[in-house]
Amino acid sequence: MKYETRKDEIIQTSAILFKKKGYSAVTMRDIAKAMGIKAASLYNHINSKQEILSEIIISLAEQFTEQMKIIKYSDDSCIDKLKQIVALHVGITSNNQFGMASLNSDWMHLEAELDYYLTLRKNYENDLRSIIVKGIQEDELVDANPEVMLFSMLSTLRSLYIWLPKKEDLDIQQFTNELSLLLINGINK
Amino acid sequence: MKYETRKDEIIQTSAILFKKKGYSAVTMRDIAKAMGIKAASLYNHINSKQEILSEIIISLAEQFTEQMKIIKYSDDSCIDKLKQIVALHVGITSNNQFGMASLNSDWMHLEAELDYYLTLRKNYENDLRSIIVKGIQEDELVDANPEVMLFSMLSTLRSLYIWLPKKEDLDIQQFTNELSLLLINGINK
DNA sequence: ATTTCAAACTAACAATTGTTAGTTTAACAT
DNA sequence: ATGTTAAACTAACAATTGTTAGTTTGAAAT
Repeated sequence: MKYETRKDEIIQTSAILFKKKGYSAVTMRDIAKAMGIKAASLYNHINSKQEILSEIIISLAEQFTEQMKIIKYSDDSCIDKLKQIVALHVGITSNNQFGMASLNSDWMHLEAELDYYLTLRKNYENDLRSIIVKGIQEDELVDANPEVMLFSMLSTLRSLYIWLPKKEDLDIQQFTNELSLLLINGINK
Repeated sequence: MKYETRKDEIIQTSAILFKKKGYSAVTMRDIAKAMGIKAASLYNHINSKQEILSEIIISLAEQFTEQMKIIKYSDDSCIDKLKQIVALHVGITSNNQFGMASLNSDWMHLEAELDYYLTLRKNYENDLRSIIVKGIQEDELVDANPEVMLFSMLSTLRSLYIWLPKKEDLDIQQFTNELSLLLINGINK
C-alpha cells in the first residue's frame, strides 16, 4: 500500500499541490479533485485545512530537531558535525521534497502551532550557530563572521527541496559528499 | 517625496504585504487598508492585482538580466565575475527587500508574463553556469560538479532577502566582501 | 466663478472560499 | 438477514474574493 491511512494520503496529496502554488492558493476542492472525491468528503478524515498544513510542517520540524540533538551531543569534530548536518538535510529533503516546500514557504500560515514551530526553528539555528562558533574557537574553521557562515550554509540546505527533484538520477550519497566539500572548502582552486 | 506616483506607492505597499503572507493570501482590501483608502480606489491607478505582482517581479528580473549582460561580456577573471555577481545580488536585494520576496516566492502566480519571467531566469542561470564552467576549465575553480556549485551559490544569493533585513546595522560593502570570500574559499581553515 | 480632473468614495456583482448537516453506499461481522 | 461502520455523497451556508459602475470630493487652472 502506498499510504498508511486515508488521512496520510490527503496530507501527501496536499503537499504536492502546496509546493506548486503555495498553501493559500490551493483550495479544499483542489485537494479533493486530486484524490477523485468531493471536498466535503475530506472532512471525514481531517478537521480543517489548517490541520493538513500543521501535520506537514510540524512532523518535519520535529525530525530536524530530533536529529540535531543527536549530532550536537556527539563528540565528533565540528567539521564532522557540519557534514552530518548536510547529510541530515539531504536525507530528509530527498524523502520529503513536497513537505519541505511547505516548511520553507508556508510556515507563516500556521496558526495554533506557529509559536511552537518558531521555537523549534530558533533552537535549530542556535544549535548550528554554536557548532560554527566552537569550530572557529578551536581553529577548525576560518575566523570569519559566523553569522555569514550560518546564513550561507542554511540558505543552501533550505533550498535543497527546489533542486534535488530536478536531479532525479542523482546518487544521494555522492551528492552529500560533493555538497559538504563545497561548503567546507569553497570553489577556489 | 517617498514615492514617484500613487501607482508606485501601491506597488511598494503591496510588496511589503506580499512578503509577510504571500501574494495569494493578500487581498485588495488588505492593500487598500494599508494605504488608508478603499479597495475600489486602487483601480484608479492599477488594472488588476496581477498587474501589481508583475510590476514587482518583472522589473527586478530585468535589472538582474541587464547587469548580468555587463558582467558576462567583461574580460575580468571568472573569480572576479563571481564577486561582481555577489555584489549584484546584495545590491539589488538591499534596495528591494520586499520585492525580492515576491520574485523568489510568488513568481508562479504570474500569468501573462510567466513565460517571459521563466526565460529571463533560465538565461540568468545559464550565464552563471557558463562562468563557473569556464572557471573550472581555466583552472581558476576547483574541479567539482558545476551544477552543485551553481545550486549552492544561487541558493545563498536568492535567500539574501530573508537575511539582510535582520542585520539592519550592516555595512553592505563589508558584507559583500565577507560573503564573496566565504563562497569562494569555504569555511575550512 | 467655473471647469477640469485626479483620486477618492458607496454599493453592488458573481464567483469562490472553508466548512457543516444530513444522507447514501457498500463492504464486513454478527 | 441484520447491524455496523468507514467513507463517500448532495446541498447548502456565510464570508470573502477581485472587480465594476456610477458618484462625490477638492484642489488647481482658466
